[in-house]
Amino acid sequence: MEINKIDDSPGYLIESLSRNMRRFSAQQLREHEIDLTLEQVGVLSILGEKGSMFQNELADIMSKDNPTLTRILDLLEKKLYLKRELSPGDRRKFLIVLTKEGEEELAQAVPIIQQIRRTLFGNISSNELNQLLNLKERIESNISNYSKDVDN
Amino acid sequence: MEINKIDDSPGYLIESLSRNMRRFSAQQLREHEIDLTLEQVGVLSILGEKGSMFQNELADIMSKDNPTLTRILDLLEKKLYLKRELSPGDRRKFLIVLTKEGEEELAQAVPIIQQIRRTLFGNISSNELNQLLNLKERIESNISNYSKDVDN
DNA sequence: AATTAATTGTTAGTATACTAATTAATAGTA
DNA sequence: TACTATTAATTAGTATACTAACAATTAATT
Repeated sequence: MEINKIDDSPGYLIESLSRNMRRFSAQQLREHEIDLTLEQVGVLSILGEKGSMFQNELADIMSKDNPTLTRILDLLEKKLYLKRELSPGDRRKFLIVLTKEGEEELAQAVPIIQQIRRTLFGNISSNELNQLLNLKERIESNISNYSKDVDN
Repeated sequence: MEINKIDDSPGYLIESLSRNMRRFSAQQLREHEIDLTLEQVGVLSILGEKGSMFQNELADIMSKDNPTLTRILDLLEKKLYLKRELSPGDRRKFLIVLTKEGEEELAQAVPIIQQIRRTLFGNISSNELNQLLNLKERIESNISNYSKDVDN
């Protein structure tokens, strides 16, 4: 197959890997009747560690922008898996609280997520994963250095 | 910063790297007044190599599903950067043809794309990129082997 | 030849990701 | 205090990615 000069780039490679993993993971969740998207699992599992968290902290940890997180939380709140509680100290903020129902749904999702991860990465060595992490950090510092250099 | 067990995974790592690169690339295109998304650049540049191509071939090369590609092509056709022509041999198919305007827009985008790629990957060795490609192929074969094993 | 399969592409609906604009509340400053 | 700036979150609008359902055409089978 002929390779295109523009599109055979590391960017497309990473993007398409990311999409393929997403598609597989979403299929697995669906086949196991977990009615959650990957992002929703992400939110619930982070909440599962701490029980509750401010919305802006959540956005930080997941590196989601505010509108995106707002909508993910809307859906999870509608499913009754979490509640937004006004923070008394700062009334701009919301405390996001995992409900009992959310905890139960999370408990069902966790083994599926672990199975997905074993399938995808079970034969990838921790050395390789460290190299991947290193690559990510270098690319991301290329981005931030560039932005600094042009005084943006 | 505390690390969450579920979300500090290779999947999230790759996904967030992919998103960060996308965001940077989209910003660069915008700052250089290129009125194209990354996907639109991808379509135009593939067409630029060959001049025209069947829609299903395009979907294959870009690994986009049909609805997604349909909508990307809709937008590019509305901008007059390409045309859909009925294939006389098989009337289910469309031949996607780059227009003169599309060629001109592509010519403006190419140097920006090359600059973006240099910024992101200029200091990444080809050895590292090969390792990344290898990692991608192994993860993707983990996916297809799994699907085979469960007779899906 | 007639029926069934598969292929190609579209439409509709939902979720995520982003920008831009807005609201509300808090912080900082003249 | 009053004015300005910043922060937190939402809303609106657009693009991509996916599923499901569909229409049209072609291929395969009986």
